[in-house]
Amino acid sequence: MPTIQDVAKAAGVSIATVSRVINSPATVSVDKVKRVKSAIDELNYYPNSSGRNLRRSATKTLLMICAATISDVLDGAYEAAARQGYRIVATYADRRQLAKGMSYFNELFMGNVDGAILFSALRSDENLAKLCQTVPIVQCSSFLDLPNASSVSTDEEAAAYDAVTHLLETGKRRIGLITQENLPGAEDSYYIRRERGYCRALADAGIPIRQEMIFRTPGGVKNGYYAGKQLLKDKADGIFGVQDTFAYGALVAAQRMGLSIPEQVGIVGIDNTGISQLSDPGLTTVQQSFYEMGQVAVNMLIEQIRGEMDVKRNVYLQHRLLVRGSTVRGRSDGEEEGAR
Amino acid sequence: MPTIQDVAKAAGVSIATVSRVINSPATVSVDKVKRVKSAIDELNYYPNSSGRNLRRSATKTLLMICAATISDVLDGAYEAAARQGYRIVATYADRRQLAKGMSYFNELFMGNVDGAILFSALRSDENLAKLCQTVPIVQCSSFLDLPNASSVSTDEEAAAYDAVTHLLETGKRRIGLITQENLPGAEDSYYIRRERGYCRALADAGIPIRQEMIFRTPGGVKNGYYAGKQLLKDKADGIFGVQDTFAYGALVAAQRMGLSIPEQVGIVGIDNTGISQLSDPGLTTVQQSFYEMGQVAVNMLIEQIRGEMDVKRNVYLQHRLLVRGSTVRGRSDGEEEGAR
DNA sequence: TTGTATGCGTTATCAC
DNA sequence: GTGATAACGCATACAA
Repeated sequence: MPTIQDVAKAAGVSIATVSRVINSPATVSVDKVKRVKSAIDELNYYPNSSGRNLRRSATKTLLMICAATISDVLDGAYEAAARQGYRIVATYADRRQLAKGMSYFNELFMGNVDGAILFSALRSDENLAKLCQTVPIVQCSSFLDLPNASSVSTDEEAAAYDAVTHLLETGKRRIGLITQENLPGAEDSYYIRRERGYCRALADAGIPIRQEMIFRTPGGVKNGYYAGKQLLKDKADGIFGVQDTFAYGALVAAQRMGLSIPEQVGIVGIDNTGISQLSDPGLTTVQQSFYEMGQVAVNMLIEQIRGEMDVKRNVYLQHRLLVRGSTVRGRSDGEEEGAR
Repeated sequence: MPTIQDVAKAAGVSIATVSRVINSPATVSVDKVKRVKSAIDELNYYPNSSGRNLRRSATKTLLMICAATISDVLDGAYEAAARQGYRIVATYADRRQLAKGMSYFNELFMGNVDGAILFSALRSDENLAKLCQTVPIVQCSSFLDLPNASSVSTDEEAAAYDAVTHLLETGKRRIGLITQENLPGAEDSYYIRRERGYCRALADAGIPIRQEMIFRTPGGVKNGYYAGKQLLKDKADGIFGVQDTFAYGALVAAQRMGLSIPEQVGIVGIDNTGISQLSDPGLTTVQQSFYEMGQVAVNMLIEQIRGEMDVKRNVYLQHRLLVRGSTVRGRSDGEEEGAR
């Protein structure tokens, strides 16, 4: 790879001049600019990032550590980062690496990025607190409540609350829950918060929570199908699934049992995944603001890098209930129903 | 951020000793190792990547430039990279950036990564040829035939050929094609290669290609539905969709028209996406070896970085026809049927 | 406007 | 076994 030295020699100038042509061309005479530029072109030269970052002690790079594939969030993050002259690189961390206590980050990226966004990449971990002292961090989606780490996420409990309340408003009273069976080490996972929302909605409506109406199962459409079948046999007139896949499975179960949707049974999912738009009738669901989540996370992170953010913030973004035919007859296009 | 200087001072040794403790502890006396290690711990020190990379002129980092979300490929790439002590960072390039001729890569990552994998991230581009001279590149999925750039991909034409041949083998003769309408600037896209496979399979079976049996449409399940309806009105007894979404839409259309599947109409998709497993009956489809694609790409790239690869290679991975109920009665679990 | 010289943090070579 | 020190490629303060 050619270096700034090679360019300087080829153009017959000093390396300082080459550097100026790259970073502040206005301060260099026109003919030298031209000579240097053609030398750069000739040699196919590009500044070495390590050298530049070392000298600048900044990388203009943000790291996104993901525990899941999250293209909407990434899209938003890219957009916001590009606007401020930052770039984003993403990496995926599996549970073992996360369990190693974010040393993952330290060993690999220290000094190579200006800050990091952690997407659903957290387990309770004392090392994280330490990490937050040394490098700007924003938590995304799920997060731990640490003194130094901001977060941006959806209020999962409120989202589930709204979903179940919608079922109640359509007159349902025996509302079943299909939820993820417990995963070890996930004390505060999304599905637990969604479960809390379900319980609170019933409680606020004065309806007792029956354990036999709560079905815990591994993930997937098929398990949703079996769970739904069971709940419907138990005379459920409404079902809330903590994932769209669960709700979709339950919807198929209701149809095969010959029940009319939404009259005999109303069904609500959450996340507005592709599957919720496939069914007929469409699946009522809750949409999170993922694109915006990426944007906000990046903006908060850059603020923090610039030292403009004094205190930590925990931001909750709006969610939207999308009402479709699985709860209201005729509503098959997911018109907006409410935001929070 | 603490530096090696800080550690040296804290431990009362030279920076050289600190470096040795990090990189070759065996050459340092035990008590100094202990002192240095505790200083490192104390200060929460991690080597700065820019400094290290600059000095080593290597980063042990591979870049993956993606034009789409491709978690299986990424998973395979991560696994293979980790095994050889490399890490992977991913970035997403939209069409505009790609059109800028990979200057994207140069401006952002030169000297920050040892090589790059381009996933479906290519358009015809003379700059790519230039880039391949200066940095190791492996193309993935779709690729251009360049003198210096290897590739790993699926033989899309053969995959489509096998899919259509399977329909022929089940006795179908009026086989319709649902394909993507032309996107400007995509001369050699996957759907065009799949279309070629469709035509070749019919030709080899001595069946003339009828333009009215080829339906071009924008993407999405709904468009597949409309296309399928049209083809079925035209008495198609088989349908091949260049995406699973098309085939799924066609399957729903056939069901709503009261046609029996697979007796009256057989349907095949491609890619084995989640949607192909949702339908009832299951959708016969073709599965690509995406995980392996990531692995092979990484291994080839590292070979190239090490200078062990003398000539460029174009590798094609096996694909598999998964036969489900949409073409053979009773086969709803996608048993393997053939590989290539 | 231009060139010289310094230092960013690290590893490795060389003496001791 | 250990410590100075040079060098990696670059941006910039300073001198000219």
